[in-house]
Amino acid sequence: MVKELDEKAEALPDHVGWRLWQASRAWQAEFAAAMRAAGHAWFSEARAGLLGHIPRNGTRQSALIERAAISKQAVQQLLDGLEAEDVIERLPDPRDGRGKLVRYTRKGLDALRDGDRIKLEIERGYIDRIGEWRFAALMDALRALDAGRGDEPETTTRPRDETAESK
Amino acid sequence: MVKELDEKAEALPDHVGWRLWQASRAWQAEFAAAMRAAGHAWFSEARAGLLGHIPRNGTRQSALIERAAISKQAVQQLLDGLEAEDVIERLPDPRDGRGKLVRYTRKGLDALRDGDRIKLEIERGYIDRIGEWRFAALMDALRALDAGRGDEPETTTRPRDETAESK
DNA sequence: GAATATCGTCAAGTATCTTGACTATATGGA
DNA sequence: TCCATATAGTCAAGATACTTGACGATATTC
Repeated sequence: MVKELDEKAEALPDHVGWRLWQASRAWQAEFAAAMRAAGHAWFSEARAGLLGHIPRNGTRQSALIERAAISKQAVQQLLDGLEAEDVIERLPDPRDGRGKLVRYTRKGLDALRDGDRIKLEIERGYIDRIGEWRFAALMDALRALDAGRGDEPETTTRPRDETAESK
Repeated sequence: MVKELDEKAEALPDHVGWRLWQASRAWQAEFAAAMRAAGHAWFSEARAGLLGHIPRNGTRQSALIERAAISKQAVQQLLDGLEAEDVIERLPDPRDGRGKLVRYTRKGLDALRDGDRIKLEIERGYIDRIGEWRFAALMDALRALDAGRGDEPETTTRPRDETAESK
C-alpha cells in the first residue's frame, strides 16, 4: 500500500500530432487484427502501406518507389515478401526491359476484397461512436489537410490529381 | 521519355484509416525534421512515442509499460537509448526496491520545450491551411474517437458499456 | 557509339519491436 | 517466519522494416 505516486494527473499529450498518431495506430491495429482473423496471416502494417500504393490494375515497381515515401530497396524487400506469399507477382515490363510490373494475384485480390469489407465495418463503428456528422467533419478536414499539403517542389509533380474523391 | 503508362488515374485509397495514416506520417515527419533541425539529433519517432507517455515530473518505468502499448523489453531498450543520449535518467524507486523512476534530464526538458514550440508552429500551419473551424472540428472528432475507445486495461471503469463492439 | 541516367538487385547494417528466460524484490498468507 | 506467487527490471536472441552503398542491365541522349 505504499502505492501513492503520481502526484498529479499526468496530462497526456493532446495536440493534433499525438491525436493523429494514436488514431492511426488504433485503426491499423483494428484493421490488421481483422485481416488476420479473416485468414490473411501474411498481413502487416508495413505491407498494407505499400499495397495501398498499388492500384488494382497493377503498377510499375519504379512508380511505387516514387509514391511510397521509402527507399527503393525497402520497396523491393516488401515486394519480395509479398511475392513469396503469393499476394503479388512481378512481370517484366514489355515496354522497358529494365522495368517490372507489379500486379495482384488472385490471392491478393481476394485480400483486397476482404480489406474493403473490413474498412467499411470499421468505418461504421466509428460513425456509431462519434456520429455521422462528426465523422464527415473528420474526413473533410483530413482531405483538406492532404490537399493543402506543400506539394513536393519539382519532382515531376502531378499536374492535378483530383483523386481526392470517390473511392 | 517512354513515360506514359498508368492507363488511368490510380485512385489512391480514401478511407479514414488511410487518411489518418497519411496525416500522422506527415505530421511526424515534419515534427522530426524540425526537432533535428533544432539540434536534437537523437530524436526519432519511436522515441517520441515513448516520451509522450513520460510526464514532466517523471514516472515509474512499469507505469510506462502499461501505457505505451509495447512490450516492457521494448520500453527498456528505448529508455536505454534515451539514457545513453542523456535525455532521461533512471533512479531507484525509494518506495520499491524493484522499481525505477524515469525522469528527464535538463537536456530532455530542453527538448520538450523545443518540442512544444514546434508543435504550435505546425498547428498554426495546419490552421492556415484548412481554417480554424475545420481544425477545431478535426480535433473534436479525434478526441471523441479516443474517448469512445473502450480499451483501457483494468482501470476502475465499468459504469457504462457503451462501447458496443458493433457487428 | 559512348556518356549518362534509370530500374531493379545484392549485400550489409541500423532501429524498433518481439518472445523467452532469468534475477531481485514485494506481498500475502499458512 | 517461511514459502508461494506476483511484479519490476534485465539479458539474450531473433523478426521485421527500414537504411546506405555498390553493381549489372537496359534506355536515353548527344
